[in-house]
Amino acid sequence: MISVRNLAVLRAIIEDFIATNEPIASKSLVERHNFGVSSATIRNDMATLEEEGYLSAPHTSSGRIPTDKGYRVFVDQLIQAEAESVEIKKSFTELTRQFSKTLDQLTDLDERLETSAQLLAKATGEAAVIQYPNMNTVLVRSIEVVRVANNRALVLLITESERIQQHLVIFPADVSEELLKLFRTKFNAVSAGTLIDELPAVLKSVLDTFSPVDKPKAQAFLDGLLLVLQHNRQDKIAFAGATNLVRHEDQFAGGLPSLLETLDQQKDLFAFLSNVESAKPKAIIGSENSVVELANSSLLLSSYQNQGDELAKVAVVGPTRMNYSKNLAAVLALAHLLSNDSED
Amino acid sequence: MISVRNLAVLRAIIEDFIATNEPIASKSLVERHNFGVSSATIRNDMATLEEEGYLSAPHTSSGRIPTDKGYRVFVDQLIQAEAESVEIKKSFTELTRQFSKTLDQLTDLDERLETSAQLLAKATGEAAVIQYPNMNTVLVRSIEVVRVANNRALVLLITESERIQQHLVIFPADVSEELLKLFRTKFNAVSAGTLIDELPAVLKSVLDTFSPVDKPKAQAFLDGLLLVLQHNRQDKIAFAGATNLVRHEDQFAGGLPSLLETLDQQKDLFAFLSNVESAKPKAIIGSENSVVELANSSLLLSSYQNQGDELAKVAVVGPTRMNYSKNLAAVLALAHLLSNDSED
DNA sequence: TATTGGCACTCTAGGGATAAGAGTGCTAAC
DNA sequence: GTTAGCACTCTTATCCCTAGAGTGCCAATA
Repeated sequence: MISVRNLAVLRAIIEDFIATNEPIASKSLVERHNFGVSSATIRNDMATLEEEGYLSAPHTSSGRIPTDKGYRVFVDQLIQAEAESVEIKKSFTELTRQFSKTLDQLTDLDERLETSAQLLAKATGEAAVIQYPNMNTVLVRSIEVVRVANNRALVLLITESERIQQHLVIFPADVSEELLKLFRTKFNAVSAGTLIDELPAVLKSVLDTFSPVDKPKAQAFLDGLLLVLQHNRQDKIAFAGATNLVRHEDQFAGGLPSLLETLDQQKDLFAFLSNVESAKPKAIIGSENSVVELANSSLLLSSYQNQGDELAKVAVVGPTRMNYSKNLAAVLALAHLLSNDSED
Repeated sequence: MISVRNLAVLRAIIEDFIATNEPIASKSLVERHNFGVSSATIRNDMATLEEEGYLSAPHTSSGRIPTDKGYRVFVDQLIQAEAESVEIKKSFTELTRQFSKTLDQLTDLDERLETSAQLLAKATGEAAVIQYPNMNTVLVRSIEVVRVANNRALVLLITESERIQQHLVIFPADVSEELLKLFRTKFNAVSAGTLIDELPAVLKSVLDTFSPVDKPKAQAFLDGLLLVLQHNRQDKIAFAGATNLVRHEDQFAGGLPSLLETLDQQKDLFAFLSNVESAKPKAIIGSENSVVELANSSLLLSSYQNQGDELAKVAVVGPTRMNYSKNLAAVLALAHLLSNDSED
């Protein structure tokens, strides 16, 4: 049976191990923590914890290191106590302040998320992944056109969540300012207020209302809009902090290159993040991970909601022995900021 | 004195060393290449080359490896012969074909350069850096506005080189469609045809022509435009392929982390690239590099010109023993594609 | 004069062997 | 339940040794 002190010992071992990256010996434990018992007693506790699978020993006569199962109970406690923990709360507010100082100035989504990933990577000292919010269930507010040259125009799609995406359309022949206006009016008429998901079908219906002369141009216009939509559908992520992973390379037994490659495979990663259902913060520790390359890493993630868009994920990727407490605060702070668009 | 065969030997050693990453022995050289002389003769050549500083030996009784000076003459030959080399030419056309397949579909500059960096990284197996073209000396074509909400509008700046940059402006109060049109007309009147460099001064002159009621809004509009300009002035680069550097980590004696950090310091890198004056392809090998962290790496770079914009650089970063021949072809192919905007 | 075979010499990489030290597990006493 | 004490285990560092790869040089050769 696991006693209260057993858990305290486990916690202490994990903390020390995260700090030192060395197997933890019973003697050094009693030196660093006030258990009020001798190292022999601690050794007994360690034996119990090892029997239950929370600890393992690199070899018979060495200190103990946490197993994935050990981290699990540690992190569960952490997430459970998150709301009350003074330490996390303090770190959370401090990081929120710090992040918002940079983020508040950024309105462009790309820039915002890219910068967010960099901030998170810097704050945690690990790699950061941020999923772009999917806007399939968002309503279209309007379609706009800006003429760039005689045969080129920028087509913009603006959603109710005020995300703006654009594409430069090159027409097969010159188009007049008036024709562009007509495009704008006609396509806007059918699309304003519809779901992004339904937009392609709706847009196509307009095509036949144009004269044979204008139709190829309208087609080009339509293609531009469809490209914008396709672009949105692409599973995109913002990633930063690869450098940090290199710094503690030794921790990734499976080989850092394959890990980095996996992280480069944006689509897979996106799918993986999407499959994590909960909106609450969550940790995926080492072997719990279904992706083989991540078996020596942990993911710490939370969700955010960019205005009217669907839920998307913010995550930190690092070695299993990452600083969960610090990183949890950072992930929560960033998710919070990305959710509350401050300029409302 | 350096004989013709001396140079052939140097070349062979460099090629073998690039391929194997092992010190090259005289015996293995005569086995792999047809010099028509014995290994003892090659040993004499190697001794000469070492005396002249083109080779060095890790220790007395080991094979030879090229010095930076050795690479230098090798690469100089390569660049000189670039136009005639069948090998490079073939690789060049093949890569051009391959790159353009992906790039031709991309009109957005960000996307284009980001993808270019990825393509280059993949083709070379090294890291790739692409400098954003600076548009300070480009003329303004027009300023456009798109209304997004009652108090928000997207401000767009379009240059004669058809680069489009935008910023979302949030007004202190609601603005009518008419007022936005007025902004557009007035600011356009003074700025169309001026140099980007001169734009800030020119724009400010318009501000006083607005009524006290509209002035704060005009100020917000102006601030948005200035932000666009500032954004352009930012020394930005596209970077890809950090993963590749990790794969041959052992080659970076100075430590990979510090190298990656240097590459992360975008501004420094930008300044560094800008200081390289020539428009021709150029290699900077190991210790020739003024940046300490790059002392164990080589840069292979060329220039491109995005339509009317100023010259910018394309570069590959890798270990000194990178495959210069292959990588040169790739850099040239990409620079070529980025220069000839295909949709003219 | 350039090339070559031959051989001594140098240096590295790898494989025991050994010793020191860190840490546990267990037992017997409290 | 806790503890001191001690035997036992395993790692790590160091030293030593050997095999082998490769050179440098010399004397012979064309």
